[in-house]
Amino acid sequence: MPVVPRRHRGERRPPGRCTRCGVPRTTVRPALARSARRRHAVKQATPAAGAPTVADERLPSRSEDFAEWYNQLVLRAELADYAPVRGCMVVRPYGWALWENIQAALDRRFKATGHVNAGFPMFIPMSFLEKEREHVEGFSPELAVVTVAGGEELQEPLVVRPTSETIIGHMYAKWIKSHRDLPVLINLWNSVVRWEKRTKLFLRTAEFYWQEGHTAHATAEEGEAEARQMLEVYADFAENEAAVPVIKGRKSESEKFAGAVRSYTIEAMMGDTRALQSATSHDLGQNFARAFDIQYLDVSNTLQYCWTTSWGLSTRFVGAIIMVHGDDQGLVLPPRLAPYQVVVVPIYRTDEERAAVLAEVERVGRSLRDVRVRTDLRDGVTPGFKFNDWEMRGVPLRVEVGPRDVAQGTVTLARRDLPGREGKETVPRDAVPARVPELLSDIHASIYRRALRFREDHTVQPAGYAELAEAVQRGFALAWWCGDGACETRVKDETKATVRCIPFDQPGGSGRCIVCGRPATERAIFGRAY
RNA sequence: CGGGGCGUGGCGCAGUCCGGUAGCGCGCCUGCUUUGGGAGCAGGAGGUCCCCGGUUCGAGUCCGGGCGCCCCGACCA
Repeated sequence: MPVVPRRHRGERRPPGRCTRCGVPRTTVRPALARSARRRHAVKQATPAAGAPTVADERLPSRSEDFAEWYNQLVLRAELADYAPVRGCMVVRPYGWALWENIQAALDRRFKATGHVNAGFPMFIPMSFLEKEREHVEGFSPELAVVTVAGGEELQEPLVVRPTSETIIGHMYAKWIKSHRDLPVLINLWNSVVRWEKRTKLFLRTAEFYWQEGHTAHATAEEGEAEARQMLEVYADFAENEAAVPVIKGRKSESEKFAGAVRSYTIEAMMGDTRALQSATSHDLGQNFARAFDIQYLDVSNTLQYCWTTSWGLSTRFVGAIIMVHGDDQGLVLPPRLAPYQVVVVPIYRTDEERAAVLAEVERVGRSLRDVRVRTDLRDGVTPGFKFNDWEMRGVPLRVEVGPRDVAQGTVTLARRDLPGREGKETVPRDAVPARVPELLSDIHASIYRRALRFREDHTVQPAGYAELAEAVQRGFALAWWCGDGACETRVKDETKATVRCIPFDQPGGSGRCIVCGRPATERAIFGRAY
């Protein structure tokens, strides 16, 4: 069923054409809004009691209003909804199914690299946060704190975890005594709370779901290797499961995690050319080990501080999938993560047709053993409605079975990434079990290529500062950077773009900083970010 | 935190200026006809008009106070 998009009262209308008179909407200044409405009423002759508002069947187009396109899509595809608590979201079953597939793909990889899962409490003593200076400074503005429990004022306030480094540190200090205890490789699947000022479904909510890996090692090299390894795991996941091309790199000092020695990131370009940090991995050095006394005796019986890491990927990644692949029809889900990879839509008029078609639909469903298939048997909505409905929800492949197909012993396949006729083909019924996996694989490759091409088409290597300032308004700029925070700040203040990362993949050589002209040895990606 | 806007059936809104039976569209329910790209007709259900107080014979509408939400700017996975 088409869900009427929820738009809050007073929220700015998306631009487009007026549903009453067809006049293009502009962003009407509040003071003018009322008189504009009156003008329409006059034109409309007799809008007795309120002019009708046509239900928005189509999304706002991405090019017209990307932010509104995103908001409505999340709601109408039933991925999530607004919770009654400010800034919080409810992840609906369809969105959660997508998240579960993300979890499964990552968890497999974590296990394969020797990690185990555990559960840690959501409450952390306030004093723990204060043990690492940078850490508390980074998080204190956005902490949710519990001061009363069981009807009594707590002697020490409890922080709702914004991340678990501190309580992990406390426990690791208890558990680790010897080099024989190392490494410790633990991952947590949980939710954390950061009281953000401005929130947006999936991208930035007060509470979000994620995984956080926490490891402890005997040497700096091992810790660093772990942080780098997990970044590779994320990149592999992003590209091979989600078909999201990413740039692997190091964060600048200012963008670094609070308490880390070095932070790594995978950055992806969204459909509006803005960057999204899609996962991060941190080499924490000995910062947390010193703050929490995580020490071990090495082979020569000397007490040493451990080297720790942490790394995470959150439900924000769902936002990345939406914004990288989605189009004006709705979601385009990567086949390997899609809750339903195939939707079967029966088409019939008469009862006899219905019986024959449903028998065939049943057979098709059974023939696709290792594919996640959903059969849409809803009565009372037309096939056309179902087509649009499942396109909104991003199902990669649609199987249409109608009387013509039954007569010919065929089915019609329609791929989500190629709209209209172009994506349709009719195949013999017996070819379906072989053809469907092929198509799913093709779709993955095709949406990956499209996203990569888009990023490349919107990435420039500016020759000078003016060109950089121009370039970051329309995408990424890859430019020499001296590494000085002052240069970074200037770019941010003047263009709103930040250093997204210093890519691992460097062209080599050396040059002059795009901002100050001093010698530079690395190039950085500049861009506007979410 | 600053600036702006808005609270009226599930959703989108009209009604507020000028107080007098609470309305429209969509959605929902039932029935019939439909169904290869967002179906049609008929009937029906559904509302403490954000909250509290005041003015008034009478408040969705006027006055005072509160709460909430959204959008735009400074901080963040």
